[in-house]
Amino acid sequence: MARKKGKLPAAMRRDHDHARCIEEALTLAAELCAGRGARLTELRLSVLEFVWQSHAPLGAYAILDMLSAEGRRAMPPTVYRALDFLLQQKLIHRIASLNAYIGCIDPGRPHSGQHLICRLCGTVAEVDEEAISGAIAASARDLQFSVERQTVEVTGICVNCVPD
Amino acid sequence: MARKKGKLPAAMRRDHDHARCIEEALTLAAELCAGRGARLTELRLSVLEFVWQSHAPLGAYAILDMLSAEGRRAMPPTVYRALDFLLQQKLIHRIASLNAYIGCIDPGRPHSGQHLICRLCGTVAEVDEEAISGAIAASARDLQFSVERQTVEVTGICVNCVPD
DNA sequence: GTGTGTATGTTATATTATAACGTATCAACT
DNA sequence: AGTTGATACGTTATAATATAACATACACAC
Repeated sequence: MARKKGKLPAAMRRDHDHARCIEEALTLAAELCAGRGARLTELRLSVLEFVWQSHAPLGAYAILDMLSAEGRRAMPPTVYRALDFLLQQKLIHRIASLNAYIGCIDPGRPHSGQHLICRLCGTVAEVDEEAISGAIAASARDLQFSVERQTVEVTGICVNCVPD
Repeated sequence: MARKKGKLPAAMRRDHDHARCIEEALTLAAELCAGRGARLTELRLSVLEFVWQSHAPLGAYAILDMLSAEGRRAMPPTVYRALDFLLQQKLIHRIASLNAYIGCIDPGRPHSGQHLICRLCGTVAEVDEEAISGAIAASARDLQFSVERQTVEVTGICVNCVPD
């Protein structure tokens, strides 16, 4: 299912109801983990919630600061372990070009998402275009290369940040 | 110009003449820099040569060690500055998912390459498939997103490392 | 050969991430 | 409920990657 043409993803609509994004993401995460027998602990849930506080990716040390601000004593391994769990459960993605982490918009379905990163506002929109992943798969096939993971990070300026 | 179908890029042919890869890359780099009035100094050339010693990307601190081994006193900023220059001149690419650097196979032509990274042997093959970059451009257009840079890093197993 | 801009040297530190080991918590079973 | 085995978390230390800030050297134009 591709996003309907002409309709922007929530991340790129400044007027979207972000509280709903957060709520849906957390609810779905809880359901998925329960179904998989994975333990979405309080710590892991907190980290996921922090990551979802905006559509801009968050660094591990920013998360660490947020945990500290909440009064929780935390050190780097605590955060990285929580992030590893969330990555394994496909609840978040790592944005390699930023060394930062962002919520996955569709964790229930296996997919190889592509990320559009606005250089100005920091917003990252995840899309899943079969045309892109298919073109990559086809190219790899030509080279007899067996694909395990696709990282597609597109940097530029989003529609909200384009000068008029 | 797309690579002819069925023909693997040099990086993925273990029998290719790598001395020729190096020589061609260094010669072309010298020509391009001369044409642009950019100073390809001894240090920068050394770093480019190190990067080209194989088709696996090289980390900044590995380069630092190689410079030290050559007797040149070097500290991190020296290496990073040389890498920045080579990136600006588009003579190398940074592989974000590995924090490492690799020679660009076609620095003379503007392009947004895609990289296939073998998880086993570390080899990275650069391809430039219009089908991939075009699909990304089309998707971005839909979202009114102005693309400045495409990072496509595909991790998997190359043909030489696939178990028979 | 002098001056100006570019490149490099040098010291220090920031940022991101992991290793190793100890303690606490959970949940399954008796 | 108590025991046990596994998983999660706490803690200390350090590794790996990258940059800031300022000093010195070099190259080229005049």
